[in-house]
Amino acid sequence: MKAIKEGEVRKREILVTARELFIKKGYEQTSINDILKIVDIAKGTFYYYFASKEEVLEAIILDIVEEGARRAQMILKDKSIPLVNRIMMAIMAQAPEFEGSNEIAEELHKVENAKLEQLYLKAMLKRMTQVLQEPVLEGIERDVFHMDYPMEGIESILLLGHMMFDCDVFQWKTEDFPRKIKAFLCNAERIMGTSVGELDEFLQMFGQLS
Amino acid sequence: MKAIKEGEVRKREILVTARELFIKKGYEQTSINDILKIVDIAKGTFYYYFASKEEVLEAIILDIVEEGARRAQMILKDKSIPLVNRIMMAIMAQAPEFEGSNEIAEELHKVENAKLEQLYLKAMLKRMTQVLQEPVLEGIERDVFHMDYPMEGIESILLLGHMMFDCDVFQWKTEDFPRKIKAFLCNAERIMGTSVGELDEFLQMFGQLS
DNA sequence: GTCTATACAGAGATAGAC
DNA sequence: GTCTATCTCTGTATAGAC
Repeated sequence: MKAIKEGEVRKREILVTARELFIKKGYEQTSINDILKIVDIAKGTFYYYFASKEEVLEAIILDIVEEGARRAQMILKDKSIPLVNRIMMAIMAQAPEFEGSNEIAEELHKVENAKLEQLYLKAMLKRMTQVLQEPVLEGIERDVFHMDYPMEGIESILLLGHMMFDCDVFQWKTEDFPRKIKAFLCNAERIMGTSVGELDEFLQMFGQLS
Repeated sequence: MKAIKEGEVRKREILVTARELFIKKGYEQTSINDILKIVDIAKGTFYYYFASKEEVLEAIILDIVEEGARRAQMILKDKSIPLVNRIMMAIMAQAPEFEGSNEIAEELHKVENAKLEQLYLKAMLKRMTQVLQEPVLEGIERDVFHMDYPMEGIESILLLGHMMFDCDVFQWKTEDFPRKIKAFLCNAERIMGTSVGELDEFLQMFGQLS
């Protein structure tokens, strides 16, 4: 006889197992039956908690985005770092790519997981625009940034960062990576309207790559 | 007995029918059986010509991108338009969104068609970077643009344009559209390093919207 | 409220006969 | 080149056990 667990516990179990499988095998390649075998429940149970495989995916993505937002907020709190650098660091720290668990990022990249990628991007932009609103407005007030469209600019930088590092649309080779970073920072600088070279010391973080 | 048609003809038939259905019903929502019924062939015949439903999608996307690239090249040829404007017009004309047949764009937007969207984006960036390389380098030489990373900048602008107008990641409301355009042009200007306001006359094209 | 078991429709994809 | 038969998988819908 099966153990009858409390709703939230079961739901967590399904979520954790699904996340592992999606990362290991890919979203499309993971069948609901794969999940059922590991969690050791019947199909009816799965559909009791989630309306579809995609709903599980959405829940997982919200978790990933929230984890990224927390990393970003941690960095933004540290007033010892200059504002511009703090914001760029927050944007980079937020990305699953630069996190230890870059299996997530790897999986996010694959063409098969376009749905995962797009859902992630949408949720991330929404959440991170919230997180960055305050520091960016502060920067404009302090005359560090010069932006006519602050929120649109932030969205654009987030988007570019994501596409550069978290996504393979540009199909870049690894040897182009240092140039990629520099170009991104240069464009981010221009969009934010900081004085040129403001991010130069930031570049040293990636010095070892070039 | 079924008519045995020449390979290329059959392939075209499948492609044309699939494109209509993908646009009308969506990629995921269109079953291979839907295509088979209209083209009036058996499943085996379909898989004789294409390895998967996705392969059909890829072929269709290459067609769409090529159509966009042709529109862009037409505009770039017209030397009577100032270079900066010509480039921005080419970028906009290339997008299915601004084309008459915006059923394609509408379909491209839907979350269900993330795969379609991503494949399109990848192919479009690759093709349009080629198309824009020459005019952008010309602009730098003529001191109209000031870019440290020309190709990366172009990719970034193409990407931003796509995301703003061809994609719904930003989840903007219609009343924000004029602002959206202005913000995009402002960021594009900054990335290209043109003198501020260079694109102002361009904005008048969208004057009726605001 | 939580769970199993199972049957079923319809999807994508494959094998092999003709 | 074309077909039919068949496989696996998602997702729906049950009926019923505890």
